[in-house]
Amino acid sequence: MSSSTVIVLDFETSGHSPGLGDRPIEVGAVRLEGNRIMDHFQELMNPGFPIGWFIESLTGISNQQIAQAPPCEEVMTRFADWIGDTPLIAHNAAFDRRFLDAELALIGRSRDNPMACTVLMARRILPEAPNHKLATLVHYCGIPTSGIFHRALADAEMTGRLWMTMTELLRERYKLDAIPFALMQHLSRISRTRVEHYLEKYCRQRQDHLNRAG
DNA sequence: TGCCAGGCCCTCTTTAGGGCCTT
Repeated sequence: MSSSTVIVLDFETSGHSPGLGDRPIEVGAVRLEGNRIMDHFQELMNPGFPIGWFIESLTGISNQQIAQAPPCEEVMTRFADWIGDTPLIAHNAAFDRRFLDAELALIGRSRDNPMACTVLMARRILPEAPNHKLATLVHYCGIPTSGIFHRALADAEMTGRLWMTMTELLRERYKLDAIPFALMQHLSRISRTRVEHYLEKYCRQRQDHLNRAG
């Protein structure tokens, strides 16, 4: 597996808050290596209670489908094995991180994977976009879609393509040979007003390093 | 038909309030 490998994940859930008892009903994820999707993961799961009409309507996932799905614990065990310690990405990662960590705790596991957020990145790299919802950004960037939204694998794949689009934009804008995950993660942590200055400094240091190596 | 939560981020800010984003 290459050092540029990342996993982009998305949960469909019964609501907004694991703290109020909400749980995942589907997880979808794609494994990116460089600028290619190399693998994927998608499973429905049974949270142990019926979901509300709004979630059924939003996702198209029915209570009948959920009732036939394996329990969250079983799916999350497979998912934890699948992601390993690969760096993770999600759209509004704070949301998916809460559910991931809550479900991992329930199966006696924990997460060390670093995690980056495409909402935070898009606010910095695409500040001129009409808004930073996933569907808007995908349309704004001209990313082709299946037309499916609010299903875990489809949203994870769109988020992955958005991530690749933004890294490619930065790579071309700053004439870099690569955009490491750690750089994107750092950019999402600093103030928006400092992003351009930081990238210019990063480019100068990178060029100095190459000059010394050459 | 989302109003539930939580983190980020802006501003008419920092002794705060409110919009955005996720389901």
